[in-house]
Amino acid sequence: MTVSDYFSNTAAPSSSDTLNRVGCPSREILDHVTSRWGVLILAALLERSYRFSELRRRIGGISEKMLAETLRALERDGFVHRDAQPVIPPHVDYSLTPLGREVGEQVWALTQWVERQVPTVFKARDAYDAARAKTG
Amino acid sequence: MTVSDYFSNTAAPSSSDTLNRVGCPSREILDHVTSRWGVLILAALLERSYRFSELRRRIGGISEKMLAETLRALERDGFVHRDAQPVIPPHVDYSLTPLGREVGEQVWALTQWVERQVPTVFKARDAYDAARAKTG
DNA sequence: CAGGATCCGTAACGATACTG
DNA sequence: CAGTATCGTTACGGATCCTG
Repeated sequence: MTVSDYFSNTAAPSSSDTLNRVGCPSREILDHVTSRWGVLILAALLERSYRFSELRRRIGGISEKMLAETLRALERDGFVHRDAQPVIPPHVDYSLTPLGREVGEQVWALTQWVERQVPTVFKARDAYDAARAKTG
Repeated sequence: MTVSDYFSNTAAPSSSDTLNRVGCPSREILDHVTSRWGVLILAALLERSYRFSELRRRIGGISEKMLAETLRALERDGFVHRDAQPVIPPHVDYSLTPLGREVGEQVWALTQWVERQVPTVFKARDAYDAARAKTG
């Protein structure tokens, strides 16, 4: 499937032949899994299942709000399974669904690829900045 | 390489063993290529090279500012090649570097995967919403 | 413990006007 | 044509307080 095929078959609010499909559902889903916290949550849950506060500590720096919101979005999309045991105090386990494991691994692969290219990217940035300093 | 290995070897401003490496360079690079406009620009340039305004029309709905900013970020990272011919009126071609083609294809693969799962995700959402309507 | 509700600041984004 | 500069808005994210 080509890029052109891909983007021409779905209704676009703006124009008919545009890459930018506003409000496109796949774009929204992609945002959930590639968002700042989405990536980290998927990565953590790729290790094992976690409880809410446990996950919060594991990730570090994430607010309760964002953890809850991102988890809910991922759960609603079918990537995360929420297992709430009706005990007091509450005990809730979060884990990846098979579908979630699939995306998680792909996002994770991309993350690793990017990480491997960091030195290369830095060299490119140095070259870019140097060229800019000269010509200005 | 495991998730744990991956996130434990870089300096983290907050804590030492956290998934969240604030200001992490790979995270910034990942943002550039998975951002709303980054994804679309990479997709377009996967087809062929484009001139600035041409690219703007091809993507649709992107402002000049965002196109310029995103292109500059991708160029600086070494993913996009900018060929400015010194003529009047200016003629500038944007294309992918080999490195850019690599990320582009990966991001594109992820986008396609997500697109294929849209029906599945929608079913999951329906189930989620239905369960919420009852208990919620 | 697991979250929901609320308030608030910032930074990202869009629209517009202008320039080489 | 290919941008840069500026400004106004908005939506995202963080901090805090509260509840079952």
